[in-house]
Amino acid sequence: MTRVSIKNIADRLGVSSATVSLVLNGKGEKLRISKEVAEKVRKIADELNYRPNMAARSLRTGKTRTLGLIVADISNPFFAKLARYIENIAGEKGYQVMFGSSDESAEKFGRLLDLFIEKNVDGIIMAPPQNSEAVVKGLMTEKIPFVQIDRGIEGVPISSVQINNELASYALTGYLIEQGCRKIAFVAYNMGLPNISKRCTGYRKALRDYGIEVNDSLVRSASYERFEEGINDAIDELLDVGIDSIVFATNRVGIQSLIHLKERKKMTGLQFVSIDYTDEYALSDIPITCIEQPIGELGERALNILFRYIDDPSYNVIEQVILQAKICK
Amino acid sequence: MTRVSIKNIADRLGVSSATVSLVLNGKGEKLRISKEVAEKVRKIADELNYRPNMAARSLRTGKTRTLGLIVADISNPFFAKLARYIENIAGEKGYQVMFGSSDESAEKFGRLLDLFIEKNVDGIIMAPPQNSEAVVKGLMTEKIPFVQIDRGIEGVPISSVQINNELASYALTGYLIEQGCRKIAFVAYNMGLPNISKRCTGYRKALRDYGIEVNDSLVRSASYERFEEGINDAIDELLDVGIDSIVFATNRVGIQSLIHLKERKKMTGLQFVSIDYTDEYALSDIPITCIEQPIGELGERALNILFRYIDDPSYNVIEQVILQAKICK
DNA sequence: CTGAAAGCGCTTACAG
DNA sequence: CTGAAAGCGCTTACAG
Repeated sequence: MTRVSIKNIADRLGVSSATVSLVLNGKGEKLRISKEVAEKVRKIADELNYRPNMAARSLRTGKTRTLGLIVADISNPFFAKLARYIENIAGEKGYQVMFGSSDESAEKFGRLLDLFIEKNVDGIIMAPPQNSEAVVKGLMTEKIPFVQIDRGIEGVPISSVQINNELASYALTGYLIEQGCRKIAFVAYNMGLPNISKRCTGYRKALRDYGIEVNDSLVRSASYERFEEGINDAIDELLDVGIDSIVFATNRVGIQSLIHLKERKKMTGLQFVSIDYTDEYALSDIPITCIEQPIGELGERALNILFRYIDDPSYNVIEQVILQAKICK
Repeated sequence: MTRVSIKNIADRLGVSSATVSLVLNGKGEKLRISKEVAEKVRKIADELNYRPNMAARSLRTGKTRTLGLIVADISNPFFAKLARYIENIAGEKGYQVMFGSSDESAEKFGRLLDLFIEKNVDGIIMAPPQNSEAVVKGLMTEKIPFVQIDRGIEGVPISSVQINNELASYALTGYLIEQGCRKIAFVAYNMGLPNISKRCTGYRKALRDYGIEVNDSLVRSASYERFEEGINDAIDELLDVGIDSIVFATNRVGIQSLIHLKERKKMTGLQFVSIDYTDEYALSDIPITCIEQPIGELGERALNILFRYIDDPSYNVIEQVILQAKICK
C-alpha cells in the first residue's frame, strides 16, 4: 500500500494536481479556487489520509523545516536541556530538530556538518569544538545560516549566544576568597575551548584583583576523551599540593570531582563553587555555590537569531549575545 | 552561489549525469565506467565541493537515512543517554536521528509521528505515552518500521525492547523487606504507563509474597504535568501516614522525592531503593540501592530490530525483548 | 563503456 | 476559476 499523492487526489476528483496543491497549502482562497472544489479536495485528502511528501516539497522549495543541532554530547544534562528548549521553540514554528554529538572532536563535528548540509537543514545551532575554526569558516561560504551556542570561535564574526564566562568564574572565585579561601584550585576540561579558557581567565583575574598569587599547579584540566581518569588524577594531585577550595568549570567536572572526593573521603574542609547548577549538587550534602546558566534564554536567543536569518535571507547582521549569569545559592 | 549539482559536474566534463551519479555512488566499477573518467569525476566533484542533495535522492529512492526518535522528554537523563546510544549506533550505519519529546501526551505523540512520517524517516524508535494505542495501531498500517523502547503497548503485537519492570521492582521491594522494612511506600508518576504499572505490580507482589499486607495509601503517583508538586504532596502525605522506606519508580521520581525530603529534613530513619541509577544518588549521602537500566543495550537491541526491518522489508517477525536488570549497590 | 530519458511528488509561474 | 507544463536533483533501467 503505497502512500497517496496529490495526483491520486486530483485524479479522483478530476481536477489538476495544481488545484489540489493550492488548496492543501491554504492558497486556494487567494488564487480563487471555488469553495466547493476546495471542500471536496480537503475531504478526500482527509479520507485517504494524505500526507505531503517532504522530500518532494524540499526538492522543489529548497526548504526542509528541519534544523540541525550539534552539541558536544547530547547525554550531558546541560546540552540535553538545551536541546529540549530548542525543540520546543523550533516545534512552535513547525520545525523539527536533528541532533549530533561532536565529542569535542573537530573531525566528527565537520562530518556532522556535512551530513546536515546534505540533508538540507534550514539552519544549524552548534557548539563548535576546539580546532574547528577552519570547518566553521568553510561553513560561512555555504548559504546555510547558523548560530553558535555556549561558545564562539574567537575573533571571527559569527553570531553566537553564550554567558559571560569570564565574569561568572570571576564572581565564583571572588566568593571563595571572601569566604576566606586562599588556596583555590580551578578544575576544567579541554582548556582550549574558548568558553572554558575564559572561565580560567576569570579565575585568574579574581585572584590577582584580590592580591592572591596565581599558582599554576592549582589549575588542572582533564581531556574529554579520558574524562573520568583525568578529573580523578587532577583531584588527587590537588590534594597532594594542598588546597582549601575548588572552582569547577562545569557541572560535569564538578560531579566527577565530588564523586571521586567522596570515594576518597576527602570532602571535609573544602569549599566548592561551580559553573552550572544541577540536581546532583542539590542532593549532595556539601554546600556548593553555583552559577546557574539561563539555558532557556540561551536557546531562545539563538533560535531567534537563526530564524531571522532563515526568514529573511538578506538579513546579515551578526549578533554576539552575552548573557549575564548570576550566583545562586 | 548556488550548490553544485551532478549536472554541473557532468557538463564540465562533457559526460552524462548518469555517469557522474554512478561514479559518485561507487557503482562505477560494477557498471564499467572507465578508470580515467571516474578519476576525473571524483577530482572535479572534490574541487567543486559537491554535496549530494538528499531531498532529490530521497524523492527518487524513498529513503532518507534518517531515523525518528520519540521519547517522553529529551532532557530526562534516561532518555538523553538513550538518545546518545541511538545516535552512535545509527551514525555508524550512516543514519542521522531526529528527535521529539511527547511530554507523555498522546496528542503530541501523534503529531510528532505525523511529522516524522511526512519527513520520510526510514524508521522510528519510540516510547509511546498513555492512551496512544489508537495512534500506534494506525502507524501499523503505514509501511514505516518502528520499535517501542522502554515500554510497550500491552497486548498488541509490536516489537519492543524494555527491562523486566515487574521483576526489577519485585527485587527492590524484596531487598527492603529483607532489611527489615515493613511500611514500604511506592512512589511513581503516570501510573497508567505500562512500564510504571508493572513496576507497581512487582512491588505489590513482593509484599504479598513476603506476607505483608498491601496498603494502598502507601502507593502514590504524581502526574507528568504537575510533577514536582505531585511528588512533594505524595511525600508529605506518606510522612503523615508513617513509612519506613520508599521504592522510587524512576530516577526522576527519586531525585524529586529526595530533594523534597532534604528540604523538610526528613531523610533520617528512611530507607530508599530506586529503579534507575544516577549520579545524583551517588553524591547524595543517603545510601540508596538501585536497579541500573542497561541503557546501551536497550538502544542497541531496539536499533538492531529496527535496522533489520529497514534493510529487509519482507522481514516481519515481531520481537519483544525483555532485558533483565539487576540490583547494583 | 556511456548517454538519453523517465520519473520520484511536489510547487509555481503562465496561460486561458 | 482551473489546467498544462516545467523543473527541483537525483537514480536507474534501457539502449546502443
